[in-house]
Amino acid sequence: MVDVARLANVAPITVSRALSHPSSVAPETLDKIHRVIKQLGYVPNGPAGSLKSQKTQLIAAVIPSINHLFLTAMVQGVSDFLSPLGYHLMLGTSGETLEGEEAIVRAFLSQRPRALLLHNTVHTTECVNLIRASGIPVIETGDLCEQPLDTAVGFSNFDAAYTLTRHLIDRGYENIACVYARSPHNERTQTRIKAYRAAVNDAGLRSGPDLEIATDGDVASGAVVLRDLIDARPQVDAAVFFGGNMALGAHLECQKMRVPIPRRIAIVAFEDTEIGAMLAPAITALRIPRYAIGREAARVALARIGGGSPSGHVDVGFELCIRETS
Amino acid sequence: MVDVARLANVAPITVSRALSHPSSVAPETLDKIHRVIKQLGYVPNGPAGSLKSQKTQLIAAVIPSINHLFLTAMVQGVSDFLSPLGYHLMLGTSGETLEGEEAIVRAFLSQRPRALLLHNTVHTTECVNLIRASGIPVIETGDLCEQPLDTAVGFSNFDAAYTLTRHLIDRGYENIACVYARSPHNERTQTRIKAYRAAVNDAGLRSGPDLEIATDGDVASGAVVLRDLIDARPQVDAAVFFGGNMALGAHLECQKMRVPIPRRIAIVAFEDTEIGAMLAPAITALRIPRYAIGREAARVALARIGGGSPSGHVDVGFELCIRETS
DNA sequence: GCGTGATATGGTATCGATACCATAACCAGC
DNA sequence: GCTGGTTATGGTATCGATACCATATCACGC
Repeated sequence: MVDVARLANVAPITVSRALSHPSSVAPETLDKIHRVIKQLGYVPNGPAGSLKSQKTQLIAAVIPSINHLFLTAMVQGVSDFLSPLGYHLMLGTSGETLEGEEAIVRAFLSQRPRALLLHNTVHTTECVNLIRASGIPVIETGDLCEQPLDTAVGFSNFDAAYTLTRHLIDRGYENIACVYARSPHNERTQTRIKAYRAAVNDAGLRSGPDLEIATDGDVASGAVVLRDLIDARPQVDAAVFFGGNMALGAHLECQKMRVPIPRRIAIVAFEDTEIGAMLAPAITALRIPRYAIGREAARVALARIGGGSPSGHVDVGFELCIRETS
Repeated sequence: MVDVARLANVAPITVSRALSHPSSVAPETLDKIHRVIKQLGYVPNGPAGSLKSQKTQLIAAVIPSINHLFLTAMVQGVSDFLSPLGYHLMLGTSGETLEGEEAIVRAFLSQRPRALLLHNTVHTTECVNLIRASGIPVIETGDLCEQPLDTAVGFSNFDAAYTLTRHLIDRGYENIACVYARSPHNERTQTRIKAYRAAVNDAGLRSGPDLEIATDGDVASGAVVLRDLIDARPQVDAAVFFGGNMALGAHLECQKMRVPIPRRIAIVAFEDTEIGAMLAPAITALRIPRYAIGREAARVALARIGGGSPSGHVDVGFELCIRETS
């Protein structure tokens, strides 16, 4: 930067201003500086600036896994919102464990991000302490929990799962199973199961452990589960899948076994997928504005950085797409 | 850090060493320092350390889009490899344009990442200059190109597309169309199309613009294209889809139209998908070790940081999964 | 007993940008 | 013509950690 300043016949501070607060520099000076910058191929040293100003351009996001459609759509929303504003996304995964989250949060905080995005609402106390002590805004996107650390952005998993189950009840199904991906630390899944139970019990229908099936979250598992339901639990006439891939697997298995949907068994999915909507019969599913969650989370984060106060909840809602499998 | 040093009765530099080079500090001193760190809740200031040492813990990755199975699997591989070693992933998207790439690369370089991962092998000259001037290793993952800037990790798009097309030829298909996602700046797609043409021409079969169909990359487009092929180009007896989702859409449309696969038309996909493998008939597809590409890219990047020399090419290969649609 | 080398620790300068305060230049208005 | 306010620019100290070199301590061998 001193080289740029020398060649442009200005003080280093003016170069700094030209890059950070261009409006406070005279147009012709600005022009001259930019020419020299281009000529020298000067690239500012972020860490140096961050040290003095105590401000980085980093936004940290911790998600359970990168390899999931829901999460990547959300991250895309975050990225699209941040980039044009000069912020950079630092992305890490917790592996869906609280310890993993704490480790990555600790590591990230040492980079002094301006805000933290967590796709999770349950944290170790140590993790909460770290975050609190850092003083940066935290946006939680997993669920609209009761007591967000700062601000929660997303939808209510309880309401969504309740709505989905209630839809089956309204259609007259009476033996409704729920299928979820095994994942001990996933509070969101637990919330969905609770909502399923509440809906079933509120309607006076039977719930029970034999109707709650844990499996892996992939397509193949969905197929296995469905076959098992048909073979071993013939009274089940509908199933709620808390995962789009499992529902797809179940659907394909039905076709293979020539089990008519929804006559023999109804299928609904928590996550809408492009394929699910195109299959015959098309899968009834919840459409969740995943991209919008990311975008809003980023928007709220920047608002908080800019001095706004915590918003509590930002509910992006969800939509039940009733199709042909229910 | 000075507070920690004071409370532990050591000099700041010793605290620094305790965190960065623990082996050079006496065990009991280390212990004492760690206790004080925990007690104070001290979190190191990354930017400050980076300024003096001229070394960050950041690895920058630029991908066309976050919302794509291939890319996210790769990024997961990168992340899984980097995190345990104390490096952080800075992720950005180019939007599949060269200008977008240049912009994000410029922004990222100012953060002084230790290495740069680009899922692309064609760059603006300005972008190349920036990278060269930065002096950091660059790993290109899009394609095993002729002249990588530094090191290329991945597979040969040409060989893969040639193999896929050749497979159809070997099976006796004679009017082979190719379907690709419209994306003007995507060199990888162009390479695949060239390979398709080469395979077709090498076999003495006809190629031509009417057999090369540009569309969007999603499931719905695949369906539209297939319907169009059946209706308007009845002589076409096989189609290569350069995208897994398009192949899925085509497959579903065939079922809907009761077009027998592969008797009336064969379908092969460049990308293998879990669904495609489970459909009946199961889709013949290329299996590409996406996760391994990310992991290897990260491995090579760190090796280069550690002083290793450019490896030129790291070929992770691909595998043709012959199933029932060809 | 004393030199030698290994190990552990400290003092000081410094990385490159920016905050803070100062100053210079200029213009409007009475 | 001078004051007061606005705009543009500069000097200096400083952010928090680490590199470099120096020094202290100790074990060991002859």
